[in-house]
Amino acid sequence: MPIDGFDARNKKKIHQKDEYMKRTKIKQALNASSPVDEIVIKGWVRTKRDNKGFSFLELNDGSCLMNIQAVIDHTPEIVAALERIGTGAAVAVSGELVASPGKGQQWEVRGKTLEVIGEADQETFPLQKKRHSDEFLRGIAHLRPRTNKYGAIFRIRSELAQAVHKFFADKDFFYIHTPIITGSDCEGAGEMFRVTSLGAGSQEPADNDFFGKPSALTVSGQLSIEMFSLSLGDCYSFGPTFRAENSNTPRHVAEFWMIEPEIAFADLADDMDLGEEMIKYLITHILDNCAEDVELFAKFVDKTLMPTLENIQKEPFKRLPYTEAIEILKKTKKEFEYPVEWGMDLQTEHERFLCEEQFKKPVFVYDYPKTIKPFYMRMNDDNKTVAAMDCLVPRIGELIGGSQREERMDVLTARMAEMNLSEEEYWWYLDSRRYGSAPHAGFGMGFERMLMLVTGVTNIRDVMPFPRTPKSLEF
RNA sequence: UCCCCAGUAGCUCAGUUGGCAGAGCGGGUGACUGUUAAUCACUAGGUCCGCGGUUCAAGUCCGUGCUGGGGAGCCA
Repeated sequence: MPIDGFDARNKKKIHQKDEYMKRTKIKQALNASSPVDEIVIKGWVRTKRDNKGFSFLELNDGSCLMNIQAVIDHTPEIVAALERIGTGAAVAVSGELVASPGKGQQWEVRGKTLEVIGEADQETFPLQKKRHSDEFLRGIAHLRPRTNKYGAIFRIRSELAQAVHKFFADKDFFYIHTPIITGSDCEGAGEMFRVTSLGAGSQEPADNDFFGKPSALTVSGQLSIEMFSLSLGDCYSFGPTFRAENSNTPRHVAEFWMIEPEIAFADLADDMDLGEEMIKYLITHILDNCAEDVELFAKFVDKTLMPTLENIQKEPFKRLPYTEAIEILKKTKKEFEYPVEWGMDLQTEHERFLCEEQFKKPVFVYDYPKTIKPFYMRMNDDNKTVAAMDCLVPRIGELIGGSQREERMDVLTARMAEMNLSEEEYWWYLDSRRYGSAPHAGFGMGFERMLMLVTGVTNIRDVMPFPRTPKSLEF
């Protein structure tokens, strides 16, 4: 049977090859070095311009930002097809690729045949040949990737994800798939979405639920990745993360992707080195590999994008102990809504002042008071601060949050006791400190926030295919 | 969750002191032999977010709900 199945597939493939010419992606066609006698382009019509005797079609297939122009002479068949075609229709054009006599493009397709693959009713198709507001496009998230801007965002998003893996692979990190469903009730990074297989409104105890205990969607893979860092060495996880916080800001969503490296035999300085190197690498990679798409954002979305990115690329990041940050904030003439004093968490206005006005570049603030940080961060010798760090970036705010982890069993359990956490719940986490414990550190980077930084897009909902936010789950 | 702002044609928005619902773009029809968000002419298109109230009269004023945006908190 498996042999038959293989043969059947193989035959079908050959059959298809005989019958249809394979389509050429527009990106490839536009990069041609010489004319092509026979070419098939399949894509969506961006605009149709009719003249007496012939028409222009601009086609986009998503492979790149640019459209390809097809010129088609009118025949009765072509006119019949053209009448069914408007902005948004899916079509196939076959013909030859020739140097364009018109201005504005190097190549164009001189079309011989035109096939309507899918019509788009002009009365109801919502995308028009003009600029739409981001707010409007959020309401048609299923169609917005057909626009220039959103096509560019999602091509860059794909490339950025690949770059993350390449960065770590080149450094011999291992990619670990940490679980999405978790039983740790107290990962401590925010409100969690409950997972259950019991019926809606069920009063049954968690003992009767699928896992026999309460379960939820992960808010962080950190505790899991630590176990692998203390086994395979340098590791990272990169996957979806869920927060049930009722946050309504342009920087928060309920479902997002987080990159969480964890490095073994490493301290907080190593952790900051890694974060800085990674941010610089990702920016360089996108500038090198998505130049055309990035240019769109530099032109139309954020005029300061290129200088901002170049500045991040070449300037060493500022590293600032929390205590010094407080002194700077106290000394400055600028007035803040929230009064500044040692022991408080930095407010958005303080973070923005530090990276946008004081230093004008990314800033690592580190060694925060222990009272505002979770139990697993390593206690410093002053017994007042922990080895935590946040990387603050102009316009985005917190792009990275991380720490050196507390590897000393006695200090860790003392901290847990202080914070009323049960050792039993964390038995497996504590085992890593009980057996062969070693210094290690890591951080979480918001993938979408990185994407916002690279594109200049100011709302996180616009860099996600289908964003999940409070009261919004249409798509 | 709190504070502020907005909701009028498919889209972007104007609408004066409460007095007949408007523009540009898009759509449709026609013209044009190389266009570039083509151009030109003509044309259709409205639950003024929902509910309640004030008033002779409400898109406009008041109350309330919903949705969206900005800011804050939480954080990535």
